[in-house]
Amino acid sequence: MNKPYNVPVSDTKWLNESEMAAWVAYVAATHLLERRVEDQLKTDSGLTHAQYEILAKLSQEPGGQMRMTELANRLIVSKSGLTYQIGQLERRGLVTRAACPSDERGVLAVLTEEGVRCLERTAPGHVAVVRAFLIDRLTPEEVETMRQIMTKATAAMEAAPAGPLRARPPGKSPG
Amino acid sequence: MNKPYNVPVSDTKWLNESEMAAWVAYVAATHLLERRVEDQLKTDSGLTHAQYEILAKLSQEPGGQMRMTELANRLIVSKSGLTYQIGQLERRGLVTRAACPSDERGVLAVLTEEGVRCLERTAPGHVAVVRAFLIDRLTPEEVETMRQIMTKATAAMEAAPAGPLRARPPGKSPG
DNA sequence: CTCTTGTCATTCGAATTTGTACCAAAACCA
DNA sequence: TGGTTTTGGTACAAATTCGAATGACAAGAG
Repeated sequence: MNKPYNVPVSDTKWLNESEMAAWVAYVAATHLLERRVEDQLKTDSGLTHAQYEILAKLSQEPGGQMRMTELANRLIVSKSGLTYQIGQLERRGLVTRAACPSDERGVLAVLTEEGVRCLERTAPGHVAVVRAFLIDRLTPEEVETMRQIMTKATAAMEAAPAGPLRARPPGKSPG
Repeated sequence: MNKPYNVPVSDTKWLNESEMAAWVAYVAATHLLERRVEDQLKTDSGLTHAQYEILAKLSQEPGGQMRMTELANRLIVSKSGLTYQIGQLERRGLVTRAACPSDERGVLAVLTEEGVRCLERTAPGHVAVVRAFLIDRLTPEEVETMRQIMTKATAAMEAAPAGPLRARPPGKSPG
């Protein structure tokens, strides 16, 4: 099937007005919110957002512990990055490293008592920021839609192989 | 008015299930998406997302130019961070610095011809990623809701003073 | 006009992140 | 069992980010 003469060379499907507005606002909001969260945590407890997320994730696990690689994957952070941050948290006594019983190579990051207290002390202020600038601005329906949107996006990315991106869904190549 | 005995000491309003799910999914999606975007841009054109955003913002301005501070504010990046990135882009010939006519101190970041071409070459792949993992997963209604959500959040944060955050809206202090 | 204060951009140092290289240990396989 | 391939975590170098300090210029008060 030949292409008619009057189709553009590039078949890029650009964003329409609504889509572009949504994307731009999303990027802006994300940067602003990250900054607010970072500020609050820093001044309120000396933690970075990355560190807070580590403590939070660990606190949800039975025994407050998790393998390094598993933790890195859940936080969507590089392994070396996690090694660094666990080191920082260990220095502050909020986390300890323990040997993994089932795997000689493995290392468990373990939340300490102090870590638990720090988290409990910090969480209210953190939640307050998330509420003040995001959640409390939305109707319950909007919150629910946001959950759906972000869940779908997350699922899409976790499904697709992370390497070189396949920009277009399976179909005949242009030519 | 005395507090009844059976209210908790901390009056933190925690996130309910839907709110928590929305927030967690948002954080995860944001990290994953940032990673995808970064990968695509890097392998596709050697740009970082930060650099792409600079080029994109400049391209929307008449003359493809903007003052440094103004640009930093719009991108929600520190001035020193922008100085660094403009340096990188200048090194690659995608941007030039020019003196500001109206203010001796001012510096204009100006998009070059090469910068325009680079942007035009890179944009399709970038849009493809945004579509593949976010926009195309959503109904038009969801896109619109996302726009509203993110616009409201952005407005809230741009309105509130950036310094030490006032965690709770005006009201009596706990005591 | 002069002084004081505020703004613009850069430089510098500190902190953080990522990818690659590496070693130890596990998993696999003939 | 002996050898090969993966996997888990860390060490290291490179890149990027921010905040504070700096120097030049602008703006306002007197």
